[in-house]
Amino acid sequence: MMTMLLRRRTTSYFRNLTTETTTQQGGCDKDQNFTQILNEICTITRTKPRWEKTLLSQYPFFNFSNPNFFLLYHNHQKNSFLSLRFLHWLTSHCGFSPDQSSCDVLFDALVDAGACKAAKSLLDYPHFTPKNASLESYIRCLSNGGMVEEAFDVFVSLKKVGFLPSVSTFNVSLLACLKVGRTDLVWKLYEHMLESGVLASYDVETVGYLIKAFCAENEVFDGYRLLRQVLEEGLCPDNTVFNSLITGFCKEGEYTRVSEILHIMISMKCNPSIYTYQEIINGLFKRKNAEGFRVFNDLKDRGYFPDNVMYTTVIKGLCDIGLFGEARKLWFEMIHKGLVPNEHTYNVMIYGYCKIGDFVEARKLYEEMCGRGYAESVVSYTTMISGLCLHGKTDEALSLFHEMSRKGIARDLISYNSLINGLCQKGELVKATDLLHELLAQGLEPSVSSFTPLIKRLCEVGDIEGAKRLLKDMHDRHLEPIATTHDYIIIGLCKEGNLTESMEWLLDMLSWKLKPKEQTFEHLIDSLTQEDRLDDILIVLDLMFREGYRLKESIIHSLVSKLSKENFHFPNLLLEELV
DNA sequence: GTAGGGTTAG
Repeated sequence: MMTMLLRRRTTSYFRNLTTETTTQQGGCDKDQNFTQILNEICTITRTKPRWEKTLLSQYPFFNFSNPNFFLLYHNHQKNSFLSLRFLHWLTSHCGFSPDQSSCDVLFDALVDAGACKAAKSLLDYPHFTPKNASLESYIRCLSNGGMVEEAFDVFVSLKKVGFLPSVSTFNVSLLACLKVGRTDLVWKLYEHMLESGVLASYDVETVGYLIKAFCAENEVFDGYRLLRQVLEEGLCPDNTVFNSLITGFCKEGEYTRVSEILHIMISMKCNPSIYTYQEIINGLFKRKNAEGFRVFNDLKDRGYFPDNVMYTTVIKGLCDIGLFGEARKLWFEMIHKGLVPNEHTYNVMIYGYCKIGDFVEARKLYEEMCGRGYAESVVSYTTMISGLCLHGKTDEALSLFHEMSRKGIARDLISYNSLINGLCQKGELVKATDLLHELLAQGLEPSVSSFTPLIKRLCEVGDIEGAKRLLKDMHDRHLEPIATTHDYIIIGLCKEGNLTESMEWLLDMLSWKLKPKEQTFEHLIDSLTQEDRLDDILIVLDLMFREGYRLKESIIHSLVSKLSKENFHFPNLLLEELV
């Protein structure tokens, strides 16, 4: 019954549209004929990839440009993307100009489908002015699609016509701006909110986004101040807002603030999640002390059940700070609690065993891991390779490296870099250089760490020219050497007796705002002393003091005896330093 | 959304 009614409704539209077609077709029933054509056109546009070429030739007398026909097509097709494509075709081939209602319907359908770019293309139609409510939905659509700049522009144009979107629409956009890192737009939008008067009082969601924007801009304390303000109003932001503040304060090493926030959370019954603690423990372990371990134990005492991820993080942290025994205890503890180690957990534990040089146990764990069905990977291999290198076992590391290619495990940049580093430390420069070439031949893009150990070693063995060649190679690849790489070159030049160039390099380094190591100054002063280059010594000493270094007593002695032998007049600056 | 391999120098 319903379908009958619908059909009747639809066919009544057709009556006006099909005169041309039906006169061509003679005695056919008009309505049926039109429905048939509509169906056929819909099918063709739905199924034929290049329907644009066939439509006009197949229906030469059909009146495509009637706006009602487009609406019928859209309703029948129920596919806003196809309708848009059809609309573009009608416009360019049939001189069709869509009316307001067609555009309205299609625009809303596209926005509902989340197709912000498609919806945007409709705005180019000259006579189309979307309804304000449609534009508000469009803002949400743009925001969800990450097109925050466009969304902002729509806010601005709505403001011009005096239409005020809801707080919730503003919030959707604020979140979107945060996600794409546009805190500048967060502030602009907020200003807009304030001016418009949309905020009758505090909106806790809005405030949460502002706090996150502060954190993203490393203005954590401002975020914290805002938090306190909103708490005084009796409102409490969600967990993620607290987490952002905690992450921010961890980054700044402000652990008293971190613990303040934790207390606030607990007092507001906004219980810190496992993620919150993860942030804290991670942050604490980066300080290379046992503070993170203490927080972890404290948590367990308070009845928290750490998950696999947290155990893995803490085990890794403990290995890093040299508390391997504690790491091992945790490994057994987690297994005892029924948590099954996964490849991440295995890997940190293997890393720990490698670090202390227990390769027998490392191997055992490795095999256990494989036995449990975890695939051997470039990560697990690299862990073992760098572990072996750490203990000078470069031959074994190399054989593992070859084993990888036999097993078809692709070697990546990090695996090459680990081995290059290990070989350089062992003094195996030729093999290390070969690896660099192999890395390049594989089509991998080298990183700073691919070059650093090689340059260091070349300087140590006195091949400054070779080191400079690699530096140039880095430069050509737009790779910025770390500061110490320059230290090696300067010391290398000293050892070569090339003191003038060494000093020049030192001056360059300072002009690049890089801090040379104390040792570098000492080497240079020592070499200059031996060559009796007193004026240069004074220059270098001055630079050294400016960097905040002081002279070691042994160097003072040799300097003083040298300078007095030369009957040298001590400048005040130097005297002050020496006394 | 969270966790695993290389990167200074000691």
